[in-house]
Amino acid sequence: MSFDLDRFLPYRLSVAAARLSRRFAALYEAEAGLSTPEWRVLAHLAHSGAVSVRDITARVHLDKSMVSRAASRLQEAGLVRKSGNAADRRLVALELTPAGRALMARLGRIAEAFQADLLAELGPEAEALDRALAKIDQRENRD
Amino acid sequence: MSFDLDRFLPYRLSVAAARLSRRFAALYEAEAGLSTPEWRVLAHLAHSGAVSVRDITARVHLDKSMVSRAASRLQEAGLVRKSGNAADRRLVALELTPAGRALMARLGRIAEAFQADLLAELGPEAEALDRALAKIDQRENRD
DNA sequence: GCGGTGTCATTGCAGTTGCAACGATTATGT
DNA sequence: ACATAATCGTTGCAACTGCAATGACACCGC
Repeated sequence: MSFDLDRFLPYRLSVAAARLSRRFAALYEAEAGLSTPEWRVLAHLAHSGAVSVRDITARVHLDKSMVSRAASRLQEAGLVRKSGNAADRRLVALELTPAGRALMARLGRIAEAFQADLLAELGPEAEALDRALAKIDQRENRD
Repeated sequence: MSFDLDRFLPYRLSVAAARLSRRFAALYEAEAGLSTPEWRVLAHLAHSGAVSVRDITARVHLDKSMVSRAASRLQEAGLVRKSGNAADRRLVALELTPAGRALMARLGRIAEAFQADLLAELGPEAEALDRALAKIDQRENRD
Protein backbone atom coordinates (compact mmCIF):
# COMPACT_ATOMS: atom_id res chain seq x y z
CA MET A 1 0.00 0.00 0.00
CA SER A 2 2.92 2.35 -0.45
CA PHE A 3 2.19 4.41 -3.52
CA ASP A 4 -1.30 5.63 -4.39
CA LEU A 5 -1.69 6.74 -7.98
CA ASP A 6 -4.97 8.45 -7.14
CA ARG A 7 -3.13 10.93 -4.99
CA PHE A 8 -0.47 11.70 -7.53
CA LEU A 9 -0.97 15.15 -8.93
CA PRO A 10 0.53 14.83 -12.40
CA TYR A 11 -1.68 11.83 -13.01
CA ARG A 12 -4.82 13.48 -11.70
CA LEU A 13 -4.10 16.57 -13.72
CA SER A 14 -3.67 14.46 -16.85
CA VAL A 15 -6.92 12.64 -16.34
CA ALA A 16 -8.91 15.75 -15.55
CA ALA A 17 -7.45 17.56 -18.54
CA ALA A 18 -8.07 14.66 -20.89
CA ARG A 19 -11.68 14.29 -19.85
CA LEU A 20 -12.44 17.97 -19.98
CA SER A 21 -10.74 18.35 -23.34
CA ARG A 22 -12.56 15.42 -24.79
CA ARG A 23 -15.92 16.73 -23.69
CA PHE A 24 -15.20 20.12 -25.17
CA ALA A 25 -13.71 18.60 -28.31
CA ALA A 26 -17.03 16.93 -28.98
CA LEU A 27 -18.55 20.40 -29.19
CA TYR A 28 -16.26 21.88 -31.82
CA GLU A 29 -16.19 18.60 -33.66
CA ALA A 30 -19.98 18.71 -33.92
CA GLU A 31 -20.06 22.40 -34.78
CA ALA A 32 -17.33 22.50 -37.37
CA GLY A 33 -15.64 19.13 -37.75
CA LEU A 34 -12.41 20.44 -36.28
CA SER A 35 -9.68 18.39 -34.66
CA THR A 36 -7.91 19.60 -31.53
CA PRO A 37 -4.85 21.01 -33.32
CA GLU A 38 -7.14 22.78 -35.76
CA TRP A 39 -9.19 24.26 -32.95
CA ARG A 40 -6.09 25.50 -31.19
CA VAL A 41 -4.62 27.11 -34.27
CA LEU A 42 -7.90 28.72 -35.17
CA ALA A 43 -8.45 29.97 -31.65
CA HIS A 44 -5.00 31.42 -31.47
CA LEU A 45 -5.39 33.17 -34.81
CA ALA A 46 -8.60 34.73 -33.59
CA HIS A 47 -6.70 36.52 -30.89
CA SER A 48 -3.54 37.53 -32.71
CA GLY A 49 -3.47 38.92 -36.21
CA ALA A 50 -1.23 37.53 -38.96
CA VAL A 51 1.35 35.24 -37.53
CA SER A 52 3.90 32.61 -38.51
CA VAL A 53 3.84 28.89 -37.81
CA ARG A 54 6.64 29.34 -35.32
CA ASP A 55 4.72 31.95 -33.34
CA ILE A 56 1.81 29.57 -32.94
CA THR A 57 4.05 26.64 -32.14
CA ALA A 58 5.61 28.59 -29.31
CA ARG A 59 2.33 29.64 -27.79
CA VAL A 60 0.05 26.73 -28.34
CA HIS A 61 2.13 23.78 -27.18
CA LEU A 62 1.94 21.94 -30.49
CA ASP A 63 4.75 20.57 -32.60
CA LYS A 64 5.48 22.70 -35.64
CA SER A 65 4.61 19.80 -37.91
CA MET A 66 1.17 19.66 -36.37
CA VAL A 67 0.67 23.38 -36.71
CA SER A 68 1.75 23.16 -40.31
CA ARG A 69 -0.66 20.36 -41.13
CA ALA A 70 -3.51 21.92 -39.18
CA ALA A 71 -2.98 25.19 -41.02
CA SER A 72 -3.07 23.40 -44.37
CA ARG A 73 -6.33 21.70 -43.51
CA LEU A 74 -7.81 24.96 -42.30
CA GLN A 75 -6.78 26.59 -45.52
CA GLU A 76 -8.46 23.87 -47.56
CA ALA A 77 -11.57 24.46 -45.51
CA GLY A 78 -11.39 28.15 -46.37
CA LEU A 79 -10.98 29.25 -42.77
CA VAL A 80 -7.41 30.44 -42.95
CA ARG A 81 -5.27 32.25 -45.47
CA LYS A 82 -1.63 31.40 -45.90
CA SER A 83 0.52 34.02 -47.53
CA GLY A 84 4.22 34.58 -47.72
CA ASN A 85 5.99 37.16 -45.69
CA ALA A 86 7.65 39.75 -47.90
CA ALA A 87 10.39 40.69 -45.45
CA ASP A 88 11.44 37.13 -44.57
CA ARG A 89 10.43 34.65 -47.20
CA ARG A 90 10.97 31.65 -44.97
CA LEU A 91 8.00 32.70 -42.90
CA VAL A 92 4.38 32.08 -43.59
CA ALA A 93 1.73 34.58 -42.61
CA LEU A 94 -1.37 32.90 -41.25
CA GLU A 95 -4.60 34.75 -40.73
CA LEU A 96 -8.29 34.06 -40.54
CA THR A 97 -10.52 34.51 -43.54
CA PRO A 98 -13.93 36.10 -43.00
CA ALA A 99 -15.36 32.58 -42.84
CA GLY A 100 -12.77 31.72 -40.22
CA ARG A 101 -13.67 34.77 -38.18
CA ALA A 102 -17.33 33.96 -38.43
CA LEU A 103 -16.74 30.42 -37.26
CA MET A 104 -14.57 31.55 -34.39
CA ALA A 105 -17.28 33.94 -33.30
CA ARG A 106 -19.62 31.00 -32.91
CA LEU A 107 -16.99 28.76 -31.34
CA GLY A 108 -15.92 31.53 -29.01
CA ARG A 109 -19.44 31.76 -27.64
CA ILE A 110 -19.55 28.00 -27.19
CA ALA A 111 -16.22 28.05 -25.41
CA GLU A 112 -17.27 30.87 -23.13
CA ALA A 113 -20.41 29.03 -22.20
CA PHE A 114 -18.43 25.89 -21.51
CA GLN A 115 -16.05 27.80 -19.32
CA ALA A 116 -18.79 29.63 -17.48
CA ASP A 117 -20.38 26.31 -16.71
CA LEU A 118 -17.10 24.95 -15.45
CA LEU A 119 -16.39 27.99 -13.32
CA ALA A 120 -19.82 27.79 -11.76
CA GLU A 121 -19.19 24.17 -10.91
CA LEU A 122 -15.80 24.91 -9.41
CA GLY A 123 -17.03 27.84 -7.38
CA PRO A 124 -14.47 29.30 -5.03
CA GLU A 125 -11.75 26.91 -6.18
CA ALA A 126 -11.68 28.48 -9.63
CA GLU A 127 -9.43 31.34 -8.60
CA ALA A 128 -6.97 29.03 -6.93
CA LEU A 129 -6.96 26.65 -9.88
CA ASP A 130 -6.12 29.60 -12.06
CA ARG A 131 -3.20 30.57 -9.88
CA ALA A 132 -1.98 26.99 -9.57
CA LEU A 133 -1.97 26.53 -13.33
CA ALA A 134 -0.11 29.78 -13.75
CA LYS A 135 2.54 28.58 -11.33
CA ILE A 136 2.92 25.23 -13.05
CA ASP A 137 3.16 26.92 -16.39
CA GLN A 138 5.78 29.29 -15.12
CA ARG A 139 7.78 26.48 -13.59
CA GLU A 140 7.72 24.34 -16.70
CA ASN A 141 8.80 27.27 -18.80
CA ARG A 142 12.05 28.05 -17.10
CA ASP A 143 14.51 25.90 -19.00
CA MET B 1 -10.12 40.18 -30.09
CA SER B 2 -13.01 38.35 -28.51
CA PHE B 3 -11.76 34.95 -27.48
CA ASP B 4 -8.49 34.47 -25.61
CA LEU B 5 -7.23 30.90 -25.65
CA ASP B 6 -4.80 31.69 -22.86
CA ARG B 7 -7.68 32.25 -20.52
CA PHE B 8 -9.49 29.08 -21.46
CA LEU B 9 -9.28 26.58 -18.66
CA PRO B 10 -9.51 23.28 -20.52
CA TYR B 11 -6.65 24.41 -22.71
CA ARG B 12 -4.50 25.59 -19.84
CA LEU B 13 -5.16 22.41 -17.95
CA SER B 14 -4.13 20.36 -20.98
CA VAL B 15 -0.91 22.22 -21.43
CA ALA B 16 0.03 22.13 -17.77
CA ALA B 17 -0.76 18.42 -17.56
CA ALA B 18 1.16 17.60 -20.73
CA ARG B 19 4.25 19.43 -19.58
CA LEU B 20 4.22 18.02 -16.10
CA SER B 21 3.61 14.49 -17.37
CA ARG B 22 6.37 14.74 -19.87
CA ARG B 23 8.85 15.89 -17.29
CA PHE B 24 7.90 13.08 -14.96
CA ALA B 25 7.82 10.54 -17.78
CA ALA B 26 11.47 11.28 -18.42
CA LEU B 27 12.19 10.03 -14.90
CA TYR B 28 10.54 6.62 -15.15
CA GLU B 29 11.75 6.24 -18.67
CA ALA B 30 15.30 6.71 -17.48
CA GLU B 31 14.83 4.54 -14.42
CA ALA B 32 13.06 1.59 -16.01
CA GLY B 33 12.37 2.25 -19.69
CA LEU B 34 8.63 2.40 -19.08
CA SER B 35 6.07 4.12 -21.26
CA THR B 36 3.21 6.09 -19.75
CA PRO B 37 0.62 3.31 -20.04
CA GLU B 38 3.08 0.88 -18.52
CA TRP B 39 3.79 3.23 -15.65
CA ARG B 40 0.12 3.69 -14.95
CA VAL B 41 -0.69 0.01 -14.99
CA LEU B 42 2.26 -0.80 -12.79
CA ALA B 43 1.43 1.98 -10.36
CA HIS B 44 -2.15 0.89 -10.13
CA LEU B 45 -1.21 -2.71 -9.51
CA ALA B 46 1.08 -1.61 -6.71
CA HIS B 47 -1.89 -0.27 -4.85
CA SER B 48 -4.51 -2.91 -5.54
CA GLY B 49 -3.86 -6.63 -5.46
CA ALA B 50 -4.81 -8.97 -8.29
CA VAL B 51 -7.11 -7.27 -10.71
CA SER B 52 -8.59 -7.63 -14.20
CA VAL B 53 -7.88 -5.52 -17.26
CA ARG B 54 -11.31 -4.01 -16.98
CA ASP B 55 -10.70 -2.85 -13.42
CA ILE B 56 -7.59 -1.03 -14.48
CA THR B 57 -9.25 0.40 -17.56
CA ALA B 58 -11.98 1.87 -15.42
CA ARG B 59 -9.67 3.48 -12.90
CA VAL B 60 -6.73 4.55 -14.92
CA HIS B 61 -8.32 6.34 -17.88
CA LEU B 62 -6.73 4.14 -20.52
CA ASP B 63 -8.38 2.24 -23.33
CA LYS B 64 -8.59 -1.46 -22.66
CA SER B 65 -6.44 -2.18 -25.70
CA MET B 66 -3.70 -0.08 -24.20
CA VAL B 67 -3.99 -1.75 -20.83
CA SER B 68 -3.86 -5.11 -22.54
CA ARG B 69 -0.75 -4.27 -24.49
CA ALA B 70 0.95 -2.59 -21.57
CA ALA B 71 0.26 -5.63 -19.42
CA SER B 72 1.76 -7.90 -22.04
CA ARG B 73 4.91 -5.83 -22.24
CA LEU B 74 5.17 -5.72 -18.46
CA GLN B 75 4.80 -9.46 -18.37
CA GLU B 76 7.60 -9.91 -20.90
CA ALA B 77 9.73 -7.69 -18.71
CA GLY B 78 8.97 -9.96 -15.76
CA LEU B 79 7.25 -7.23 -13.77
CA VAL B 80 3.72 -8.55 -13.92
CA ARG B 81 2.08 -11.94 -13.80
CA LYS B 82 -1.01 -12.69 -15.87
CA SER B 83 -3.14 -15.61 -14.77
CA GLY B 84 -6.65 -16.72 -15.51
CA ASN B 85 -9.55 -16.25 -13.19
CA ALA B 86 -11.13 -19.54 -12.15
CA ALA B 87 -14.59 -18.20 -11.43
CA ASP B 88 -14.98 -16.19 -14.65
CA ARG B 89 -12.72 -17.42 -17.37
CA ARG B 90 -13.11 -14.30 -19.48
CA LEU B 91 -11.17 -12.34 -16.89
CA VAL B 92 -7.44 -12.08 -16.46
CA ALA B 93 -5.83 -11.65 -13.08
CA LEU B 94 -2.96 -9.18 -13.12
CA GLU B 95 -0.54 -8.81 -10.25
CA LEU B 96 2.98 -7.64 -9.63
CA THR B 97 5.87 -10.07 -9.47
CA PRO B 98 8.52 -9.53 -6.78
CA ALA B 99 10.60 -7.74 -9.40
CA GLY B 100 7.61 -5.55 -10.17
CA ARG B 101 7.13 -4.74 -6.51
CA ALA B 102 10.80 -3.91 -6.13
CA LEU B 103 10.70 -1.59 -9.12
CA MET B 104 7.57 0.12 -7.87
CA ALA B 105 9.23 0.71 -4.53
CA ARG B 106 11.93 2.68 -6.28
CA LEU B 107 9.53 4.45 -8.63
CA GLY B 108 7.23 5.25 -5.73
CA ARG B 109 10.01 7.10 -3.99
CA ILE B 110 10.83 9.00 -7.15
CA ALA B 111 7.20 9.92 -7.60
CA GLU B 112 6.85 11.07 -4.01
CA ALA B 113 9.90 13.26 -4.39
CA PHE B 114 8.53 14.71 -7.60
CA GLN B 115 5.24 15.44 -5.93
CA ALA B 116 6.83 16.94 -2.84
CA ASP B 117 8.78 19.26 -5.08
CA LEU B 118 5.65 20.25 -6.92
CA LEU B 119 3.68 20.83 -3.75
CA ALA B 120 6.43 23.01 -2.36
CA GLU B 121 6.37 25.05 -5.54
CA LEU B 122 2.60 25.41 -5.45
CA GLY B 123 2.49 26.38 -1.81
CA PRO B 124 -0.94 27.36 -0.52
CA GLU B 125 -2.58 26.71 -3.88
CA ALA B 126 -1.90 22.98 -3.60
CA GLU B 127 -4.93 22.32 -1.42
CA ALA B 128 -7.23 24.21 -3.72
CA LEU B 129 -5.83 22.46 -6.79
CA ASP B 130 -6.57 19.20 -5.11
CA ARG B 131 -10.17 20.16 -4.45
CA ALA B 132 -10.62 21.58 -7.94
CA LEU B 133 -9.35 18.38 -9.55
CA ALA B 134 -11.64 16.35 -7.35
CA LYS B 135 -14.60 18.43 -8.47
CA ILE B 136 -13.72 18.12 -12.14
CA ASP B 137 -13.27 14.41 -11.76
CA GLN B 138 -16.58 14.07 -10.06
CA ARG B 139 -18.32 16.12 -12.70
CA GLU B 140 -16.82 14.20 -15.59
CA ASN B 141 -17.78 10.94 -13.99
CA ARG B 142 -21.49 11.46 -13.76
CA ASP B 143 -22.77 10.09 -17.00
C1' DG C 1 30.39 39.29 -51.83
C1' DC C 2 30.77 34.67 -50.05
C1' DG C 3 30.99 30.56 -47.23
C1' DG C 4 29.33 28.78 -43.17
C1' DT C 5 25.84 28.62 -39.67
C1' DG C 6 21.16 29.12 -38.13
C1' DT C 7 16.17 29.40 -38.77
C1' DC C 8 11.75 28.44 -41.07
C1' DA C 9 8.10 25.41 -42.84
C1' DT C 10 7.15 21.07 -44.92
C1' DT C 11 7.47 16.21 -45.53
C1' DG C 12 8.69 11.16 -44.56
C1' DC C 13 8.52 7.82 -41.43
C1' DA C 14 8.09 4.93 -37.40
C1' DG C 15 5.75 4.42 -33.17
C1' DT C 16 1.52 5.08 -30.59
C1' DT C 17 -3.44 5.60 -29.99
C1' DG C 18 -8.37 4.77 -30.25
C1' DC C 19 -12.01 2.36 -32.33
C1' DA C 20 -14.19 -1.54 -34.19
C1' DA C 21 -14.34 -6.39 -34.94
C1' DC C 22 -13.60 -10.85 -33.19
C1' DG C 23 -13.62 -15.35 -30.45
C1' DA C 24 -14.48 -16.94 -26.01
C1' DT C 25 -17.20 -16.97 -22.06
C1' DT C 26 -21.06 -15.74 -19.03
C1' DA C 27 -25.64 -13.63 -17.97
C1' DT C 28 -30.55 -13.09 -19.07
C1' DG C 29 -35.21 -14.02 -20.50
C1' DT C 30 -38.59 -17.14 -21.48
C1' DA D 1 -32.75 -25.66 -21.51
C1' DC D 2 -31.86 -22.87 -25.01
C1' DA D 3 -31.35 -18.87 -27.81
C1' DT D 4 -30.07 -14.16 -27.45
C1' DA D 5 -27.63 -10.54 -25.54
C1' DA D 6 -23.89 -8.77 -22.90
C1' DT D 7 -19.09 -8.74 -21.25
C1' DC D 8 -14.08 -9.73 -21.38
C1' DG D 9 -9.52 -9.44 -23.40
C1' DT D 10 -6.97 -9.43 -27.73
C1' DT D 11 -5.91 -8.08 -32.27
C1' DG D 12 -6.25 -5.45 -36.89
C1' DC D 13 -6.28 -1.30 -38.75
C1' DA D 14 -6.46 3.54 -39.84
C1' DA D 15 -5.44 7.98 -38.01
C1' DC D 16 -2.62 10.85 -35.40
C1' DT D 17 1.75 12.25 -33.16
C1' DG D 18 6.54 13.44 -32.58
C1' DC D 19 11.05 13.42 -34.34
C1' DA D 20 14.45 13.82 -37.77
C1' DA D 21 15.75 15.03 -42.37
C1' DT D 22 15.18 18.22 -46.09
C1' DG D 23 15.17 22.38 -48.91
C1' DA D 24 14.54 27.27 -49.04
C1' DC D 25 16.00 31.31 -47.22
C1' DA D 26 18.37 34.79 -43.97
C1' DC D 27 22.09 36.24 -40.90
C1' DC D 28 26.99 36.69 -39.57
C1' DG D 29 31.91 37.30 -39.88
C1' DC D 30 35.32 38.21 -42.66
